[in-house]
Amino acid sequence: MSTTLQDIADMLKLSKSTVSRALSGDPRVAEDTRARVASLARHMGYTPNPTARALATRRTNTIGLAVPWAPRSLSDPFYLEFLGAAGDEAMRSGYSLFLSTPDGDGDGAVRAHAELADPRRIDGMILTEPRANDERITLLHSVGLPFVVLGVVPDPSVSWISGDNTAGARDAVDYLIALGHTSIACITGPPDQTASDARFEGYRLAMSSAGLPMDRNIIEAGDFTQSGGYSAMHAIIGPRRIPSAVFACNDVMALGATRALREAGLAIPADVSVVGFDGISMAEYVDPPLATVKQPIQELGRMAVQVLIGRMSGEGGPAHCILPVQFQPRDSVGPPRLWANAVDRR
Amino acid sequence: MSTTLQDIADMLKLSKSTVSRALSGDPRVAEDTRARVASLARHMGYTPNPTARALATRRTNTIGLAVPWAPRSLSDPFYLEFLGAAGDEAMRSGYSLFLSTPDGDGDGAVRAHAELADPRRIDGMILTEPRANDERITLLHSVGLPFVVLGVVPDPSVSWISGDNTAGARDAVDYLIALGHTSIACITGPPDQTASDARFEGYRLAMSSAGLPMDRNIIEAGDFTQSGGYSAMHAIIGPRRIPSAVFACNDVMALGATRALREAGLAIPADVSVVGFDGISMAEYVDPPLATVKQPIQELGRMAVQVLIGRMSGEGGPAHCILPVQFQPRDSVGPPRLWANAVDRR
DNA sequence: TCGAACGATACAACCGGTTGCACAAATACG
DNA sequence: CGTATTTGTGCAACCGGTTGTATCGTTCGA
Repeated sequence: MSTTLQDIADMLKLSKSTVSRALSGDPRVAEDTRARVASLARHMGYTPNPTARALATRRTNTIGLAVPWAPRSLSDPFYLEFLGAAGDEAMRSGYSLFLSTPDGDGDGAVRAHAELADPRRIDGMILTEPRANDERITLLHSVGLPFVVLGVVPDPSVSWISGDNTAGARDAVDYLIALGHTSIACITGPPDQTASDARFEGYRLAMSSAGLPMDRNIIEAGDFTQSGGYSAMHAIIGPRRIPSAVFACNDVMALGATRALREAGLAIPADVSVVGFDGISMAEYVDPPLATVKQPIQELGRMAVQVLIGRMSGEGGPAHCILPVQFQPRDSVGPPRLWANAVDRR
Repeated sequence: MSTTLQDIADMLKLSKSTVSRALSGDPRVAEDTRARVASLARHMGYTPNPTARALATRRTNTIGLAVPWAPRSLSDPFYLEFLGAAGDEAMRSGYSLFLSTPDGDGDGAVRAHAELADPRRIDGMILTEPRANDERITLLHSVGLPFVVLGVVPDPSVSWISGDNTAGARDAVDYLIALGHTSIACITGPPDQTASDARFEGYRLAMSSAGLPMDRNIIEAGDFTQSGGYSAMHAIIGPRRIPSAVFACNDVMALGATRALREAGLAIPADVSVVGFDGISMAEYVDPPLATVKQPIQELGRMAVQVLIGRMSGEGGPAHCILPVQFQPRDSVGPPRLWANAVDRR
């Protein structure tokens, strides 16, 4: 058994309340007493029992992080990096990170969250992959648990944090357009996911500002997984026209799309340019290196924790943070084959 | 506030001890009473306070999972998949997963673990990336906290679980040899990491069984990261002979090596074949698809939790589990350029 | 019919902290 | 010098469960 307040109190012939106050820096205890307590506590290697403290204070010093288990997160390095940074920051701030990977997408997920979002278990929660009308958010609101969402949420009373999806996507597509591309495919994420929607919006803005038509034949929904990107790309180049460039709403889908293109005998970037989104470190190492919109993933993780801690302390209103992202051109993009043609058309 | 035992007791004019016993299925409470308690508990949506229970029972129902923060884990999808499966299995078994990402490699890591490995906080721990004489293991032993290691540990009193590193590596290298390769480079992990050592041993066995010499010039230590694989490959093909194949001790290093080879103007697999280890899902989507030794990553995660739960319940001795792995040939491997030559030499 | 055995429940201590309040001793004040 | 105030500490309740033991009323056997 580890040492307790009572142990220290006994040795110094004090009461445990005094010891507790001494250690917490209560001004009512004498300086001399505090010093003796502190010294003995150090010598005996005293650390407070987190459970007992949690029971008494009703604060667990634990943050819940909900990462959807299937199907995306399994394959997306984005989450690992986010999670690592969040865990690091949480620990630095004296919090534990309680990881939950609720199964399923619909009702199952909501039910799972109902169990997890227990104020007796965690002080606050980080929610990922918000959907358009996310019942999990309603749930968290009704439970009264502080939370932060990774991704934009329309409800102004909700704190959220996100990379600048629309601007990033727009920059990427603008770049393609500047190179002369006019037929640019888009592989989106699941339709009701806000990150996907915002990135698609960036694509739409870039296209329309350039006066380019939106061609439904080369816009296809993926699911943020490699295989989803692969299938979507296949669907596009199957019966339809082959675009000269593809913007995928995340990196792993871009990799899936790349594979589909290769299998169709198309060279990258000679025949088709490919751009992703996220900036996972892997993107730099594939062939050809994948152009992508770099998100400050670790900063997102750290900031999510910081914002959450702010919310938990009850200070101020909800925070809405959009972190800048940066388009990173790499060898997966190049000018379209019919360069002269495209220039003429402008 | 949520409902407590006392609330239920008051409504039914019982004592909270009786309510507690009724809910825990103690045979001493009357069937009728049990039914009334159960019904009311359901109606009031009672769930026990995990903290209070933890304090009373001295079991937190929480498992700690230590994933080293830097530099590897950040970029290796292997860990995400492992972690997801472990989390899922833990939740299924009624445990929470407490994620810790201790900083640093040496003393820092040990000190960090000393804080984390607190029996008052977690019931058991999953340790990853064991080293040859890992002080963290000594520490866990001395604290008396049940734990399971992901990776082989020589100490027979330690429970561990691992993919069959040596056999997997050997299969992969055997395959290369069967294709006619004789000059096979190896990029290892950090020298004292058991997984790396075991994979290198598989390489060694395959080479020596085939009567091939071990050429120190084409054996280089990496650090299990992409950039490590990249640098190691550069170091090999710099002033030295260019091998006809490379076995990298994990997938992300294989990707880094691939990039270095490309930059040197070498084609894969025409000039150099590349094989990785782990079987991350990304490997299938790069160009060319990366041959790799597939580990049952999710099963490793699930089993780590199961074995740990077994250890925590105190039943039986330490478990040592080696899960089979499978070499998966893909387009990143092919026969060596000088095929006829190699055949002659056999 | 009486004491023993038994079944069902209540009481109370305990886990290890936090915290409101009481109380004693020391100091201030008039 | 007596009273009011400050200062430092202890007592005890509380957080919400678990669990050893006491107590109650009933039923049983002799």
